[in-house]
Parts: sequence; C-alpha cells; structure tokens
Amino acid sequence: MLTLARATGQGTNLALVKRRRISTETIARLPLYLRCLNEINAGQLTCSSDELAAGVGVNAAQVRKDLSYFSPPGVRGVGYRVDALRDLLRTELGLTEKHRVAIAGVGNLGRAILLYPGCTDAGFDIVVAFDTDPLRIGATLNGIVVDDIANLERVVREKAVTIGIIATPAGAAQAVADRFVAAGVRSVLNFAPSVLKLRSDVQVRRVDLSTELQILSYHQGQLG
Amino acid sequence: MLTLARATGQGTNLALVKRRRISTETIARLPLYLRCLNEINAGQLTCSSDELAAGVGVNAAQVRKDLSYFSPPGVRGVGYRVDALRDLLRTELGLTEKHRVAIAGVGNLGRAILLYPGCTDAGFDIVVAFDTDPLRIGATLNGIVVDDIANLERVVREKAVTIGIIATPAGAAQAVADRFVAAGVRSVLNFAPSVLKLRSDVQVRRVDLSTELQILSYHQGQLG
DNA sequence: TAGATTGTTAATCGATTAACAATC
DNA sequence: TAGATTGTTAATCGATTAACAATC
Repeated sequence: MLTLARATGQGTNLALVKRRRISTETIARLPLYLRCLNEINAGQLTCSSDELAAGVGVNAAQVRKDLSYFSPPGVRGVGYRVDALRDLLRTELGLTEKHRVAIAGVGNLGRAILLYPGCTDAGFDIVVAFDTDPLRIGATLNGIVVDDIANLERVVREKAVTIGIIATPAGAAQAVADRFVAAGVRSVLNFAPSVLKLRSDVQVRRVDLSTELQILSYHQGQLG
Repeated sequence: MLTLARATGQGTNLALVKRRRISTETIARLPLYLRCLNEINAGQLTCSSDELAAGVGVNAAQVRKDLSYFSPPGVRGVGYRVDALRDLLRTELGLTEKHRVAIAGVGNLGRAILLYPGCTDAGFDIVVAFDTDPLRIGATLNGIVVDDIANLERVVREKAVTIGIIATPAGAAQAVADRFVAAGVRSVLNFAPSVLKLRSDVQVRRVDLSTELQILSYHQGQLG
C-alpha cells in the first residue's frame, strides 16, 4: 500500500494504475472544497474550478490540480458536477466510514470539543472520554460517561477507537499519546501545547491556540 | 515598512540593513522554539540547533536558518545562549507587548477559549466577549462581562482591541470578521468552520476542528 | 462554430536540506 | 590543537501557478 505503483503500459494492471502519494497540503484542502460544495444551492448542478477557488481562497489551477488526483467528474467547458464531486470527496476523505474517537482530558477545552457539533456531524463518533480527576470520572457529558484514564488501553481496544484526541495539559500529552499508540490508535489530534514525538506511521495534527496567538502577535508588530 | 531594504555597502545605512520578508512557516516555528527553550533546565546555559530541532521535530539546518533571520546569540562550537535566545524570540514575536483580545461568541468553544490559561499567560488580555444571545449577554466569564455584539464596533475601538477571535457559528463568521476589521482589528483568529475573505493587510489564522478530523479520516483510509 | 472550462505539462517560485567554511 | 557547532551558500526538493491543448 505504501509503494508507488505506475501504469505498466500493458493495460492489464488496472488495480495498480492509481497509487501516488498525495501531499498533505492537497489533502487539507479537500475538506474545504467539500464544505464549499455543501454550501452550493441545490439547483446548481455544476460548478467551476474558479468558483471553488474563490470559496476556498486559492488559485483555480490549484483546485484543478488537487482534484485531478481523484479522477473528478469534471467536463471541459462545463465544470464539475456538484453532486458527484461531493460524493467523490466524501469517499476519498473516508467520510463514508464511521470513525470511533476517544478524547483524553475533559477540562474546559475537552468538554467544548465533546460538545462540538462538527464532530458528531460528519461521522465522527466520540465513544469515550478519559480524565485523571476523580471529580470528573463518572460524570456524563453529551451522553458519554467519563472513564478513568487508567483504563485507556483496555477501553480503546474494546471500543476499537481509531482517532485519539488529546486535550490534556501539556505535561501529560506525550505519555497519553504513547498510550493511545500502544493501544492501536494511528491518528492523533493534539490540542495540548506540545510537539508529540510518535512513530512515523502515526498521523498527528496539532491545534495550538497559544502558538496561533503568538503568530498573530508577530504580525501585529509588522503593521505600519 | 513593507519594502525590501538592502545593505548599501556604504556602512552608514544601518537602520535599513535588516528588512526582509520572513515566511509564515518560519514565524510559525518561533513559538515552538520558544516553548522548547522554556522547558530547558535553568542550569543549562546554552543549547544547540540539534537540541532545538529534536524538541520541535524539524531539521537542525532549519533551526539555524530560521534563527539566522534575527541575529541570534549563537556561538560557533558552543551553541545558542538560552536566556538571550529566549529574550530575542519573545521580542521578535512581540510578546513584550500586551495584546488586547476580543472574542465573538461564547458558546462552548468560546467559553473554553476564554478560560484557556495559554491566552492570558503570555500577554494576551481578553478584554471583551460578545454574543447575540440575550441569555448570555450580561453574564460574567473569567471576569469578563459578555457584551451585546451590537456594540462590537464601539467597544472594540474603546478598548483598543488588536486581535479578534471568532468563535461564532459558521454562518455569522464572515460578518463578524468584517465588523472587526471595520473597527480597526488587523489580526483575526477564526475558530468557525469557514474561510474568511478579508483585506490582504489583515492577518487571518484558521483553527478548524472538523477539517482536522477529516484530514485524519483520510489518513485512516490509507493505512495498511 | 464560438465560448467556456477542464486536465495536464512545463515554468516558476519558494522552502528545506546538505555541505562546509568560519570560528569558538 | 582537535572537536564542536554556528552561519550561510548552494543544491535539492516539492508545491504553486501559468499556459494551453483537449473538448464539451
């Protein structure tokens, strides 16, 4: 699955024809294209790369290039069929599958994530929440009973969790991440202000409020 | 301030010697280097680019290149002086100034941000919160009285807000952003799931939970 | 057919990394 | 001096964009 397969030119090797590594930049734009498509009026059957580009804030050539990796339902002179492209992106993004999500840490941020509609919306099921605080363990949040983090490995395995969200203090983040990975999780979303070191086959995304503020702070200093 | 100045070779034009545009990628790593430095034991006086690279998960050459834009306190054969480099990064990031922050939307996410210690920690003062909901207006959160968003322009001006955080539903985000900008805000942190279109002199950072989950979903599909 | 717009190649641009002289 | 490590140049790599043939 990780190898780069190319057309053999013999025409028989169809299953192998399409396997190239697509950049994270491209992948990160797909949800934005999808969102843009979802905002299009039901009566509009096609949309152009120009329209998608405007909606997402990128170049139209970028849109066509990004979509070209996925044999998109584009018609020259016409545009992309909205429905078909939406379905394609959903499929490619794996949104036709349910994802079972665990969240570690139910402080203010963890609770906000747990209650965030965007999660449950698109096929992401938060199936368990963990904390260390005896005052929080056993509480019910959004239908989830907060479990003792001591049970992490067992529960993550039992519930077949595929995505782990880390909303612990920075000091605990690495250890919790390691435990997620040991329990089989291969996708981690890290809200703690720390850079996680994990195996290269584990996908980590970082969402870091204080870093974002500091970047804005830099640009404040560059104004006028 | 936006022009590219170069050394004249005459030696007199010192004020203009150092002005180049530094990439957002580089700027975005500075807070990580700073955090890494803050975690270093007080007894350790210097640190190498290797050590910073390991802490931040990048190449050591990258670290040296990034820091080289700021005349860092590095000594060949020795490393960077920890204290001096920390001070330098704080200064360059503008963290020696106070930033006055407004937040629009005090739903679950807005409240979590308001209560997030990382904000207040590093010189970011949340000075006002806005909402449309009469049930929320007037409530006190973390010492801030929630104001009616109808007053946004006036209050943002009065309190000299420099950074606006958007934690509204997606449908309101663009309008609120436009109002922030009209009131003089030039840095916006957008937590709503939408791509804002703003003047090019306004710096926008997007933090988008559902997009992040979808990116992880894609990579789940690529696993073995 | 003329006009529109994709798909794709090639050019450009910019970021990362390797390499190494400078120098502590 | 020998060893270490920065600062910086040049090489590499990869992403974005322009251009245009294909084609509806």
